[in-house]
Amino acid sequence: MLRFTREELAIPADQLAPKLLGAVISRGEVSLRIVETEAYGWPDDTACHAHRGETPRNAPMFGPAGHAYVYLCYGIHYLFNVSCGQPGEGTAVLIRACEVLAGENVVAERRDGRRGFDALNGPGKVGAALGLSTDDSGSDLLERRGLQLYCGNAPNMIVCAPRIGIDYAEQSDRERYWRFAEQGSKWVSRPFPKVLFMP
DNA sequence: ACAAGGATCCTCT
DNA sequence: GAGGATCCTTGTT
Repeated sequence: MLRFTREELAIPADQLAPKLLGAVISRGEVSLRIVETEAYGWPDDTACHAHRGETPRNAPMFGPAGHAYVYLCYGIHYLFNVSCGQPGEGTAVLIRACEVLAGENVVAERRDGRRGFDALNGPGKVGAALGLSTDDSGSDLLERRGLQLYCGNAPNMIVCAPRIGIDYAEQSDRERYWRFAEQGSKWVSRPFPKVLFMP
């Protein structure tokens, strides 16, 4: 399978997020096709964990593109991001939902026996299916071991909507249409309003 | 050393 | 549709 180059990923999050739809994240036997993403931008996005500056937790977002930023959410869920932009820019794309390409039995074990449409339709579920922890934060997704990112077949039509769960952000940031998915996908974390994204 | 809060998920109604 | 689980990270004292 084809891989991304570092340069292809070193672009603003709102440009990379739709491009990652259809891409493949894999680790061990498990391969997942990305079907829903959100952009977290730099420098003026108050929804982004990096907007107050670099900390040990969010450091992977400030490094070179193509690294994992994994953090613990609500004390329970590990959420997976792909770092992007140029070094020094704290920005990343959150992977919100996937469909299973390979390793369904492993995924089902990690997801309490769940298979099919409700196995991976949420960012915490994706982290669980990949068996992620904060130890994986900072790992290079372009290396040929561990977590790996591959190119995939892009969707025909893309829908976009406001991001989920960012009530703490300023209204202008809450209104950004930075959540992306393949139009009509049944694998998304929540329904999309009927707004088309024009590439 | 402490308090606050969170890019969610699941269960129940 | 609502609420609880659960614990780390962060900023402040």
